[in-house]
Amino acid sequence: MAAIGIAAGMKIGVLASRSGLTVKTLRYYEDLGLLPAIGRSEGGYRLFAEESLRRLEFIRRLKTLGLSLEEIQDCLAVHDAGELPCGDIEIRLGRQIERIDGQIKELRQLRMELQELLAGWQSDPAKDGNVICPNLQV
Amino acid sequence: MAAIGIAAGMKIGVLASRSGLTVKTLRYYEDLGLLPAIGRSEGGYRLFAEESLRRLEFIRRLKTLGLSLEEIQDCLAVHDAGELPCGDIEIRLGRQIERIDGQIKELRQLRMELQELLAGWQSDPAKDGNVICPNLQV
DNA sequence: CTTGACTCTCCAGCTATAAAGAGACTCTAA
DNA sequence: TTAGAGTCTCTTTATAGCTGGAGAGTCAAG
Repeated sequence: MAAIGIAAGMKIGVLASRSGLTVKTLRYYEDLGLLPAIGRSEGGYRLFAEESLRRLEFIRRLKTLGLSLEEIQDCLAVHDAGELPCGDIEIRLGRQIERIDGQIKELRQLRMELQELLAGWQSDPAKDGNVICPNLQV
Repeated sequence: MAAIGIAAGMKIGVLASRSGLTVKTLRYYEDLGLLPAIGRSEGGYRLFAEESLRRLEFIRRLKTLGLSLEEIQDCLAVHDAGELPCGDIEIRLGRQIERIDGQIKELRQLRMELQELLAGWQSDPAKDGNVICPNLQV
């Protein structure tokens, strides 16, 4: 019985305002298993530890970097198993770069196709009865 | 009663195999109003005109170029009103290029952030009890 | 004791584009 | 006449990440 003033746990609204997320989102994360509560109050209210804030910061950061909640959960599982997740995260972020490169490549190809198409565009071509828009013919 | 052998309309399976789309997709398009049937057979089967093939080609092409079905429907509405949709389509494709540019820009920024982060990555840093992954600290 | 803020669970919906399946009906060829 | 292929409508599912509401229970202040 040493410390005085150690909170038994935050209620969800407090965690929401401290983290900047909505109550709904926090419940959603808890349902997914991303954000375990330390328990429930007598009345059934979720109680969260201070550590939840760091966890949410971690989630937010990886989400910003484009990882899915599922991937983030996998990272957290490594952490929760007591291991440093850094190596795991590094690999995932590397894959994320590859995904991004693939997307950029696709977008660039599409952009080029669009631009070439528009380069030869005739906004008012002769009406061809069979074709909806003659410019689109390949 | 001049012509002989003019088909009264294709059934959906024929249109599916000729267009390369699935029956499900064609029904979906018809429900959306993208692909009007010319009517129904006595037994209630959808009947499609030859023109449906051109319409589907048009849809397929604009979808490939990244327009949504809703935008495509707007283009088709212009066509169905008896006007040439080319000018309309040109504008939409121009906007599509802008959208793509925006996406590419976002992806490049994200890629840069990821790469900078990984450049200084330590896969096995000293364990900091408070932080899940020290590399992610901003 | 009351009031109002907070929280609970459960259910529905949103974006877009279909796919999957159930149960019934139709059509065609042998 | 019958088998089997095709088609019908209607409902549900999928993805991802939430958001909103209903109706009921909890809690702290006055």
